[in-house]
Amino acid sequence: MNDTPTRLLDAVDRVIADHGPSGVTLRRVGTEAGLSHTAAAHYFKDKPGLFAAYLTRAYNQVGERIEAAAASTDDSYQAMLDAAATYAEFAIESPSAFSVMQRLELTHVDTPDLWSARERCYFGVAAILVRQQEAGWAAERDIRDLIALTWAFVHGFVELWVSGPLAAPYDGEDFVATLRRVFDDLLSSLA
Amino acid sequence: MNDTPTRLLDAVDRVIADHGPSGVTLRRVGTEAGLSHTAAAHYFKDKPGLFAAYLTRAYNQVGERIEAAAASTDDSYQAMLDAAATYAEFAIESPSAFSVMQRLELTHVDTPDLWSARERCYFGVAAILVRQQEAGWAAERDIRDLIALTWAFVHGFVELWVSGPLAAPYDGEDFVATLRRVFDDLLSSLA
DNA sequence: AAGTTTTCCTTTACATAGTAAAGTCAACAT
DNA sequence: ATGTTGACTTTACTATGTAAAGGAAAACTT
Repeated sequence: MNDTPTRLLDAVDRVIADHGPSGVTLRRVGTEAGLSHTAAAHYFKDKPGLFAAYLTRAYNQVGERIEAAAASTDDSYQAMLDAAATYAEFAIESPSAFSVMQRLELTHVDTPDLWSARERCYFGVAAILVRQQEAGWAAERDIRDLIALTWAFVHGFVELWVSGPLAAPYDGEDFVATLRRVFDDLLSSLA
Repeated sequence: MNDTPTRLLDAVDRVIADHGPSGVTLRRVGTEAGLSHTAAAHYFKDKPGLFAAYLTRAYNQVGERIEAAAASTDDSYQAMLDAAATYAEFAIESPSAFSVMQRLELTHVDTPDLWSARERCYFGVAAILVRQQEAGWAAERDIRDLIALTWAFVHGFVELWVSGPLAAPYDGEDFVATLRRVFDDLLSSLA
């Protein structure tokens, strides 16, 4: 069996780690994987195709972790917090992948695999919220609003913390712990 | 006086509109501005420098609009909603600029002008929240948490709506109106 | 007024990047 | 033996970022 595509995607990880997201080059990826400078294009058609495959894998990893957070406890309120923490941890642990997630223009967005990997994350979050609401929490709210509120907040918090001035006022405080605390505040206000 | 830099930044706008953010080329920008293919590099040093200048202008525009929203009413609760709507409207009206805002890696992030333009937005938002809290709203909350909650939500909502599956469940509904409504829900839950 | 500097851009030159197209070469099928 | 497919590589071409030097005209100096 042929594991060359996987090796190429792993090479992308290393290239981003070494040269940043903009330093990703089909040629460099090929060389890093011990192949020719066109190998990546051969498998993924072109550069956006390579990024699409890379991102699909990343979204599936996030989706998997969200699902794991959901499955690990019966307390769906805790599951919400865990899912948020999971997302934040992913951003810290896999900055390469996370940085490319903010750059969908680099990819072929309409790739079905990529689309469904992103939906997997969406449905993972949605499932936890539905379960929590069925347990009586925030019963009068539109579930779409609950999803929008929580997801937008978590995503925005992580992105602004990593890239911007949001972190500064919390001088020195731990990122994941702060997110957990503020998100907990938000959730208890919504109930 | 020399307005060539401004003309170059305007050219960036048109190039993004015609060819997308990834279609921005120093050469194209030069040509679009009626100059040589190195003119943009001459004024802004290199491509990241060009983007930094472009982004600085964009952040200042947003900051200005936030400040205008704050100044237009004595009701600081309304000002919060207006500021959020303003941000969403900017994302819709200036998709070129908004799309580059998500891509700080393309720029020299450490440019002081860019940094202070971003802070201008931050302080604009913070000022409204401080005012509202001084009027007795959410008095027991940490102001930093209020800023984080509102800003992260608004930013995340806009970004996810524009780029992702958040819009789908609200099939056909108006973007700014939906944001306003959900944000209003959030704010009243926080009080 | 003549020379000098400065400002504002252009020309030239080159290394790197994406990518199309054709080639190689081994495994396999018929 | 003879295709045929799969898995890449080689070659070749065009676009792009960017360094370096040039040049023309305005501004300034004496």
